[in-house]
Amino acid sequence: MPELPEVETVRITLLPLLMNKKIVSVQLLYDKMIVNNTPESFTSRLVGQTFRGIERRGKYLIFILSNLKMISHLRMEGKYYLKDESIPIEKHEHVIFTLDTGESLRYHDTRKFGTMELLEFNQISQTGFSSLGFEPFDDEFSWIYLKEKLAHSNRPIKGGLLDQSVISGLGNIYVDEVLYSSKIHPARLCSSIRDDEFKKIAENSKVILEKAINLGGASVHSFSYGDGITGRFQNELNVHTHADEPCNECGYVIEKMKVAGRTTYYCPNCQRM
DNA sequence: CAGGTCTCCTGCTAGC
DNA sequence: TGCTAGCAGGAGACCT
Repeated sequence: MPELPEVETVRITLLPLLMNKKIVSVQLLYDKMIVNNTPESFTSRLVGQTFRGIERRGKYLIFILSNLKMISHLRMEGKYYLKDESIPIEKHEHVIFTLDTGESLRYHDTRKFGTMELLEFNQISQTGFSSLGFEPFDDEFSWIYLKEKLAHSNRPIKGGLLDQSVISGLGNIYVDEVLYSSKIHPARLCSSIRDDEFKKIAENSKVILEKAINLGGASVHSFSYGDGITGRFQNELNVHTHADEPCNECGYVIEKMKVAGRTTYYCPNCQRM
């Protein structure tokens, strides 16, 4: 499942491949992934647009076009490939952007959970994109910001950190790793988190995401990159997917439990209630 | 408002 | 071997 580091890796990879290339036609093969627009309008407005940049906010990719922007969320398994337009369309390719170079940008998504939203430059998104909290790299982000957002919440801290309107970019993998590094049990209520613990969460979020970006993100479970790109951060994971293995810190066996509706990995010794 | 639960979708796995 | 039930999961809809 692509989280901030994986989406950033996609952005960096795709940018030089698409810059200044023009969309000459669009084939939409799965209508339900388009948000806040009809399929006909979505495809027709894109024709003639040129890629001028790609930005990222949290886990969202933002394709900057001539006079539109396209907000793309990969959810669990979304991938982009650049292929020669003559190559036959594969089973899970749902959107085909044919370019003026004879290539085509293909959006591939096995589970069809991804979304795309086309917006004017000054238009507000109808999705969670418009209510994203700061990401750990923002100047405005700090442990005090986190405390203000969470200290009065009775959710488990795991759920609080997964909430993109609180902190954007963390998903199931990285929340587990941040809480492990911060020595905080994932089921602890947000309201019980102390100042020194908020400090650790804020610091570790930044450090872990930075390290993951430098390693090209993590290729975990079903998510992998297209075009031969492989993330290496999965080798650095301490708890996520490591159930029944010894903790790197203390040797206790890593456990798995459901917290906030998500499969959660933690060390019962390092991360006490 | 806050928090919980269901839904979307498909491939994979456990169990018979 | 072949079948099915169950599971995974980000974000939005819906409910309490």
